Amino acid sequence: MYVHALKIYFIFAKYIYNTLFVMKKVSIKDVAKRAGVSIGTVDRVIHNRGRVSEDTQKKVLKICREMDYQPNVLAQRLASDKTFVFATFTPKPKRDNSYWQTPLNGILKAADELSGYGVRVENYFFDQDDEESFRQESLNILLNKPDGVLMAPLFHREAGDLAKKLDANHIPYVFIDSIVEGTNYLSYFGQDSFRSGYLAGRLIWFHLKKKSEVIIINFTSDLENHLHLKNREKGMQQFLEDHHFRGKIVNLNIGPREELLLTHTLYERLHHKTLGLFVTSSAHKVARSLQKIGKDQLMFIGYDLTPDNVGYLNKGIIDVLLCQKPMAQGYDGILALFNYLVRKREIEKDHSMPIEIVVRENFQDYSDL
Amino acid sequence: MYVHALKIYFIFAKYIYNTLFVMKKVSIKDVAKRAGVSIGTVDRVIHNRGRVSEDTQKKVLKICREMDYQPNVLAQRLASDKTFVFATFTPKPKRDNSYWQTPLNGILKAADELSGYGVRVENYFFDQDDEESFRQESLNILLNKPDGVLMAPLFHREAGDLAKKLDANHIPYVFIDSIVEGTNYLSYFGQDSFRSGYLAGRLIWFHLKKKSEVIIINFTSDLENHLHLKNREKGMQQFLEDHHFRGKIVNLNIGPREELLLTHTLYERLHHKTLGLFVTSSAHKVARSLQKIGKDQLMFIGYDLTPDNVGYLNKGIIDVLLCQKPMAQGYDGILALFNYLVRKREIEKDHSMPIEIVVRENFQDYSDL
DNA sequence: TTTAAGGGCGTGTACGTACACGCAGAATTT
DNA sequence: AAATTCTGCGTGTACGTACACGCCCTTAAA
Repeated sequence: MYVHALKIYFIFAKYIYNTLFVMKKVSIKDVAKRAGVSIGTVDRVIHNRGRVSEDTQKKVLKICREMDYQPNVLAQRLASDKTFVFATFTPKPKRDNSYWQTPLNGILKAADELSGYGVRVENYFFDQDDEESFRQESLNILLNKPDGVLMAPLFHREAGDLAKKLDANHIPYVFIDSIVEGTNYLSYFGQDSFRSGYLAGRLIWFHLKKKSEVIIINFTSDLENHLHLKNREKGMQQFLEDHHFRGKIVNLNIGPREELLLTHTLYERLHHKTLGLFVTSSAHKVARSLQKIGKDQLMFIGYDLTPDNVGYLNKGIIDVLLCQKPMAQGYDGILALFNYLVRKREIEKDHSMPIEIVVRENFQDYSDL
Repeated sequence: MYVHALKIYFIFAKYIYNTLFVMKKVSIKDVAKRAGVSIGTVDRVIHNRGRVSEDTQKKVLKICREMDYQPNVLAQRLASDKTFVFATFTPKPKRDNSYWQTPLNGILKAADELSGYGVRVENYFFDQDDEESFRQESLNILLNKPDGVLMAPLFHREAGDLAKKLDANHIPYVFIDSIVEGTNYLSYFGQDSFRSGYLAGRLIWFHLKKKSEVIIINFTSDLENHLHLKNREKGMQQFLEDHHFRGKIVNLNIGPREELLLTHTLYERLHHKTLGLFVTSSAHKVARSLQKIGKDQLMFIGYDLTPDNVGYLNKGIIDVLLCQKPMAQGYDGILALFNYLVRKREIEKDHSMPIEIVVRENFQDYSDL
């Protein structure tokens, strides 16, 4: 009752004074005073550190609720000399495939922002062509006992093993890029591949005519992304089916060997009825070939704002690039750990990042995302 | 020299231990010790509160730089009982035009997040049809002497006056939505109307044929957005010109009176060659009419994710909505004030928000932006 | 010479929390 | 009955900063 009346009163007061009214935050001291105990006792109750009689405990908790006590994060971080350590585990960015530089940039940005709040971020890397390197570094991470982990679980089996060990150590972990099913992850920030393919369908649909042809290209050598790529393709096909596309859909699966003949293959396949081209990864490779052949009525949709891709977007070879905020995946992932561990906030579990549609006229907006 | 060596050492140490090495933050106390003075003196130097000899001042500053002293925000906020007060000044959201609810949501979100850091946000509103209400509330804002202001300067003259008075009181202010030229604003978060129109051109271009027709609709009653709307139209026209569009461009300026006859007008104007429709505001009104007439080969591009618009996007009447993150405008604006005033960080001046391309397949991603 | 007015500086307390310590009294063991 | 352990609690200090206060010493004014 009392609480309720109090809250109503505050709201009313706020209203009258146009939110000018200052609601002084209740501190642990206020709670102690009203409960007739010392600060230390309240602290013990709040942290469940025992050595408090049941009666007192109940009374203190009740008063905490009544007064709507909210711990002061600043003072908490200041008082506890504990530095929170977050480990990140992502593929080492390569020069020729700098995709993974972007999530890393987001991670570094978050690390910088949180450095003032007693948080340190340690970056661990693995080689995306080498599962053994994943296993190796997993051990290092566990040895250093971080308070939380953010990882891109490209190798699902190995990542699952790591997840289990983290669970055993009660270390929460966040996934970016993709999810390992059956794990007890804290939160996920990543892409919804099927939906992005479906969306690509919508875009290509603007351009298609009833009796035209669409080519879908899959690089089958891109094994670690295999599921993503397959789902993108499926999404596109589903859209065309849902919208009763009567033209032709050509699926090209390009293996490592076929890659050398890409220009030739394209040259043979393209004709005047080909109005759509959808490439589920490494669009720049296709763009390079296409540049030689020439491109006229074709609408070309690819993925990710890598420098190569953006170059071809600018030249008008690629028309649309889809991306799911790789930088934000890293940034938001770290912030989720912070909010959960440090600020003790609840975290939503699944975050499929917005699917960004990027054309030549707005790519600058995303150049640092 | 010393510093340099120290830094290198740290970097080296970090490298060796895989960033495990803990760099203890230097505090005011460390600086004091090394300078051979007391904490109080260092504090006076840092805050320019005088009563320090010139020699000491120089020495302390030098050592601050050498040791790379960074004040601890937590301790700062904790120690100073000062509550920072930010005022926001935006149009009161109406039921039939809830656009302004969105930036407000961003503001409220930021306010919530910062409430733990000794920041309070007061929301002031004006009636977007009534310049007098802007003037009135301006006075209230000034009376309450906030530490910083965020405003949407729909009435440029009145906003300019307010800006001048804020300057006189040394209160920094952030603009969202649009800029009042000639003012000394801290930062701007908003749209680039011309560029968004140009981008709309690109999208419609995917669909156009050489000899088709594009209709551009402007609601001239939307006075407070007049400049935005005009620039959007210009952007579209520029794109079509740059790409040698040979079809026809029809400009319809709909005043308050013509609005009643909208369905009729559209019915007369639309024919089988009309492939593009670009509406610079209030797309839902056009969509309502279009729904009655029926829509076939038409590509319809509008602005902003208002519930009305989204409804028509879902029905397939509107094909694309462009928006420039109204929620982020509010959120980022408040955070800019925080970073500038509380964390004393440098702020970038102009932030034209990313232009988001929203279709039926990704509108959920933006429903809370 | 005495008094006043400053300049230049150190000290102390406060902010809200965490946690070690220690002190009673009760409960248990010897 | 004495010694030990345990329970329940209060006290004190630390975290890094802000700021009021006051002390000493110089310089100027009376």
